[in-house]
Amino acid sequence: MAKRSSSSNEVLLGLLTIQPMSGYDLGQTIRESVGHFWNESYGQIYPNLKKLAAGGFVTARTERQKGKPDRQIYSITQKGRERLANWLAVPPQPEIPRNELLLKLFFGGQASLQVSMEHVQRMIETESAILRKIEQIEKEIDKNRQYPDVPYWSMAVRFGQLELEAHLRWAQETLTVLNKLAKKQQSRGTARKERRHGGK
Amino acid sequence: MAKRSSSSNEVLLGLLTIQPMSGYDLGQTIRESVGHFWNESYGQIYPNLKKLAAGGFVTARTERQKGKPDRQIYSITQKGRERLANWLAVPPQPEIPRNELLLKLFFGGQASLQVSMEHVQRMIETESAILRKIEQIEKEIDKNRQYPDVPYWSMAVRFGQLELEAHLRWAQETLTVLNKLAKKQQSRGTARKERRHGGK
DNA sequence: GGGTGCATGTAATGGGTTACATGATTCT
DNA sequence: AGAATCATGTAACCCATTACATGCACCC
Repeated sequence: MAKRSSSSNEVLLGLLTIQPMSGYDLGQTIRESVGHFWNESYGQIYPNLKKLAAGGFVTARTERQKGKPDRQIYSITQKGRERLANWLAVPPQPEIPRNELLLKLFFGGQASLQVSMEHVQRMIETESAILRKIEQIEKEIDKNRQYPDVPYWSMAVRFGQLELEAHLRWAQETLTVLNKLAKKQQSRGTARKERRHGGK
Repeated sequence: MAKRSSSSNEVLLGLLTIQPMSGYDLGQTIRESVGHFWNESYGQIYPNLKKLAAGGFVTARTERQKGKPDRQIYSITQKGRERLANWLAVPPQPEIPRNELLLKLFFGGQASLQVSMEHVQRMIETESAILRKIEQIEKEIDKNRQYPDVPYWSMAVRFGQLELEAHLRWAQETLTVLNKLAKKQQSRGTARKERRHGGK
């Protein structure tokens, strides 16, 4: 069984080393910091926080607010830090990739060239947007230079940059190839038509 | 509900357009062709083939073998091709990334520099191996130039190449940064020691 | 008046891996 | 003799997302 024992709990512990936070805060922080290489849904965050609290890895304190609902503020404990350190020392599992775009492109021969080109085009747009967002994050990190973990955050950002740039280079290259295929198909099409209709 | 309606069925359909195959063959083929961007386990392949057969997207024919167990050979039907084409036309869903290495590096401040460096080092080794395998696949594709889908396969391979190269560049760069951090930490360590012991 | 943000939580649902079961053959 | 490959299949389990539920405040 064992399986992945997935890192969902450890992201929470890790972020709580920066400062105590509520489940809601954690959700926000995940999206804004590690969002481009790690996601968690609230349906995962809230139950996991309860489990972590039950195990003594975090402690909860209720903060009452006027108007808004109460907040549960979680802090990491010594035991939690130890668990985090243990997890950090374990070599990361090799990723099981699932890239739907590549899959659709791989079977591109079963669709029209138009379809494949649109997919790549759309990819360029979404990934460019992410790249811009990451560069935004980079600036944000630079502003908060007081935190000692900044070098590590920068490494993660840098990864995103280099990877996305590679993706975009590939996408441009691929569009060129698809265009050439389209021209070939077109010329074959007219050639056939000309033959059928007795040429010009 | 709807959810991802995941592409597990469509990979099977897609590969069956190349030629009729058994569930076992499909497993092999997936690993050897789309393996670096798409995975399927047998626990997924066999039940899905049955469902596809029940829906009329593929047909099964039993092939008896001496010594070895019977093989169920599946062929794609016209209905299956239509389903594949429909799926191909749908814009691929943006990936929900989960990169455990990056996560561990992001929280690197909670562990020793040694740990982070080992993770990156190990990544260089595994990704280099994958890169070599992909270059092998490239040659394999070049040999089978008779298939009309070769250009599409090449695009997928090229993606893997560019991405992995970017990863490796990042890893080298990151090792350098980690080394510098280690030196800084060391000099601070000796400085403190010298102060404590009255300096030289 | 209606949408969005704050804030927490549970239930349903589904996707997917791992482990188990079976059994003959071939390679080392 | 034992491991690996061929070959198919099922059951257990778990991870995770989505949907639903609730309710106040603030802004347009």
